[in-house]
Amino acid sequence: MKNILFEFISKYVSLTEDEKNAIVSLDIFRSVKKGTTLLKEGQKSKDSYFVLKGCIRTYYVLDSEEKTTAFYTEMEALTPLCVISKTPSEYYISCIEDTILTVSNSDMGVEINSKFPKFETLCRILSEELLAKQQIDFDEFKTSSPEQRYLNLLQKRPDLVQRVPQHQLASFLGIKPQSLSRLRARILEKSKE
Amino acid sequence: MKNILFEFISKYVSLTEDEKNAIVSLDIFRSVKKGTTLLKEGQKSKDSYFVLKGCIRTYYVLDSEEKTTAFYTEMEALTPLCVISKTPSEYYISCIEDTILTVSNSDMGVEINSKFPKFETLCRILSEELLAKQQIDFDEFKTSSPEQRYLNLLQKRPDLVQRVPQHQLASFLGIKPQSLSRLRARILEKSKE
DNA sequence: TAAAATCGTTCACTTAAGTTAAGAAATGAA
DNA sequence: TTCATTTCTTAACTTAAGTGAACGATTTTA
Repeated sequence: MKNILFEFISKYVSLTEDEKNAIVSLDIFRSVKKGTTLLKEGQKSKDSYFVLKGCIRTYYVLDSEEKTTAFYTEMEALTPLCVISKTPSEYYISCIEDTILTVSNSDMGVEINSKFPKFETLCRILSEELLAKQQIDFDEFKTSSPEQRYLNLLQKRPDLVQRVPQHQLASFLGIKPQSLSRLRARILEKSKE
Repeated sequence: MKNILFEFISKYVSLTEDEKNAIVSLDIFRSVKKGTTLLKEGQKSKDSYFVLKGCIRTYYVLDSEEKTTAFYTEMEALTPLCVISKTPSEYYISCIEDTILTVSNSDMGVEINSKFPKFETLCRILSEELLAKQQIDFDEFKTSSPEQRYLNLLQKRPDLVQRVPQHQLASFLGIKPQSLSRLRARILEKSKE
C-alpha cells in the first residue's frame, strides 16, 4: 500500500530512504468504508487526499439535488477548494467504494516542506499538471454535447462507467439519469445499423 | 501603464524599487491592435500574458467552427496550456479589442526567479488562485443551464456581455448564436410579466 | 463610396434534454 | 429472507437548443 504511493511519487521526484521513512512516520494512510463522507458542506478542513485504491466523489447539493462534479480513483489527488480558499466547503466529498487513501493536512505540508524542499517541487509540479488537466477537461466539456461527453468518457475512463452509479454519472455529464439512459439506448441503436 | 501592473502585484507581494526596475528593464509591455492573433493552433510558445487594458480570447477551431473557451480582460493573467505542457497549441489566442498587455517568457521567469525569490511566491499564489477560480467556474458551468449561465454572467462580468460579440459570447456559454438571441428574448419576455 | 462580408435577430422545423410517472431490478436493513 | 428503499429504464409529453434560411444592420475592404 505504501508502495503504490512511492511508485506514484517516483514519477515526479526521487526519494531517499530517509525521506520515505519521514512520510511513513506521518501516519497518513487511512482505510475508509463505502458511503463514508469525508467532507460536508459548511465544514472547514485542511485535508488533502490521495486515492490509493477505491473511488471518491465530490458533489454539491443544490435545490436538494446532488450535482456530482468529479470522481477520483487510483493515483489521483484531490485538494478541496475550501483548503485553498480557507472558507467553509460548498460541497461534499464521499466514498463510493471501500477506499484506501492518504490524508495530508496542509500544516503538515509546511512542516515537511521545510525538512525536504523536494516536496515543494513535487507540489508545484502536481499543481501545474492538475491545472492543465482541469483546463483541458473544462474545454472538452464546453465544446461537446452530452452524447459526445459520454463517448469521450467511455474512451478515457471506461472504468468509471462501470464502477459508478448511473445517476451520479449522469449528473457528472451535466444531464438527468433518464437522459443518460435514453442517450445510451440511442447509441446502441445507432451501432446496430 | 506600468502602474497598473505594480498595483496588481502589490496585492500579493510588496516590491522594492530595485525589483520594479528589474521588471521594467525586461521590456515586457506590448500594445496590440484589435484582431491580432497572439497564438495559433499548432504553434509552440513560452509566452504568458497579463492584460492591462483591452480583451483577448482563447478559442478552438473544431469542424471549421470557432469554440470560444475564455475571455481575459483588465488585470487577468493567461498562461496558455501549451506553455505548461510544452506541446504545440491546440487553440488560438487573439485580441478582440486594442489591447495593452505584458508578455513574459517562461525562460525569463527562471532568470528573474533566481534573482528575486519573491516572484516564485507570486507565481505560486497566482497559480493556486487560478486553479481555485477555474474549479469554481467549471462547477458552475456543469451545474447550470445555458439560461442560468447567461444570467450568472450578467451578474459577474456584465462588461463582457457589452464588449464581446454575441456569437463569441454564445460559444462561450456553450450554445449557438441563435439560441442566445432567443434566450435573451425569453428573459425579456419574462421580466415584462 | 460602393460592394462584399459579417453579424444579430427572427422564423419554422428538427432533435434532444427536462419532467412526470410507472414498473422492474438491485440493494440494503430488519 | 423479506420488506422497504433506491436505482435504472422506458414512455409520453413539454421545453429548449440545434439547424437552415431569410433579412436588415453593421463593418470591412477594394
